[in-house]
Amino acid sequence: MARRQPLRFDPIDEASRNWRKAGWADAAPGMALVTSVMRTHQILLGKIDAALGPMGLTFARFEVLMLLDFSRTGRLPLSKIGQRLQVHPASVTNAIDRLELDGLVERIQHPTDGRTTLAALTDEGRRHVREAAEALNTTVFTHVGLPGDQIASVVDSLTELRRNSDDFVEPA
Amino acid sequence: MARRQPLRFDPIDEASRNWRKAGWADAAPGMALVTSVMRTHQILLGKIDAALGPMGLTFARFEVLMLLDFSRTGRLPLSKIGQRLQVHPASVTNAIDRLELDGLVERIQHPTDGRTTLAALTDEGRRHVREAAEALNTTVFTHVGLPGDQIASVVDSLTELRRNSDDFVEPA
DNA sequence: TGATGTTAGTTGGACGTCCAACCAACCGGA
DNA sequence: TCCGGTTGGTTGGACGTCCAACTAACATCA
Repeated sequence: MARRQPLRFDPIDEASRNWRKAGWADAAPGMALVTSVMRTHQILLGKIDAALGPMGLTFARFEVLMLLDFSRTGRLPLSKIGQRLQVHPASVTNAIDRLELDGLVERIQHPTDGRTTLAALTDEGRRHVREAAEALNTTVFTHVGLPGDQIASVVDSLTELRRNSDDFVEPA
Repeated sequence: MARRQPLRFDPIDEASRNWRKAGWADAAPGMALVTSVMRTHQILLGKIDAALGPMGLTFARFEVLMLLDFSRTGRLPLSKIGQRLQVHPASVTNAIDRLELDGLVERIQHPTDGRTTLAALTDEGRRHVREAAEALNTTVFTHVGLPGDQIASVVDSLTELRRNSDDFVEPA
């Protein structure tokens, strides 16, 4: 069924040339950065979902499970999950709905605050997420397609970009 | 209505520590890279769609219009669009449907090949995309939140990552 | 010429994201 | 004490992505 074949040139490089040709040379680097991030996101997400798909997970749900697994008690308020993963409350509701349907997580009433709902990892969920993490580590994270020093450099730069975008603030 | 407030720490840095603590030190850098790209994608897409929203566009549709605008004749087969933007044929159909509804693009029969459909930029579409490009250039691309040298470095690294992921191949 | 295979595009469904609107519960000041 | 403002979560709608299935139309080869 004809795997989508690669281009014979770099589309982002081509776009940069077009941008300069249009007289937007000063915006070209930013455009290239944005487009690179978009495309890389797409590639990585594809690999990840391919790795998680067979075990019925997606990256979004994996992140939720991982967060719960790393938490002290294995349960967190939905609002906390949204803050940590930086996603909209509606996205959390959606993810928890599906995880709950699969029996990987349970919704529990908060003991004192009647507004908040806790998501609690089930035993099944804990087993599942560990397995998924191993799969991702071996099939994706350890071969990202970049030498270690470049990985560190990119992460550092993107961290600065995120900080400059008010993604987080240093702890004073 | 309480803009979502930033975290007081870097969640990716925290995730890296957790990864190492779990005994996955060798996968931690890759995990950090992937997560950084995901989050940066989300931030940038948010800024872009905020800039384009007022003029009724999204980044996906903007890219289609831009590609047509840069093309020699202002018209391209849908399949070509999908290849260039590296998206699924169904995504192209979707984008063209909406652009056509807004009168920015028209579907035209290919003169010789009865299978292919051409997307043709309308005058309105050409005006619109130029305006959108100016908006993006000034509000997003020229202030990406990173100094120029770092932008170039990140783009270079991501280009290599894409090449290593068969995103494109050098022209021999 | 006719069977077979490939390519182009559409459709429907599954998921993800976001926003706006809405309800319930908590909280703080008059 | 009670009223108004905040916070937590859900719901419905708009969009984007992908995949699988399906129809046309072109191409190839016996």
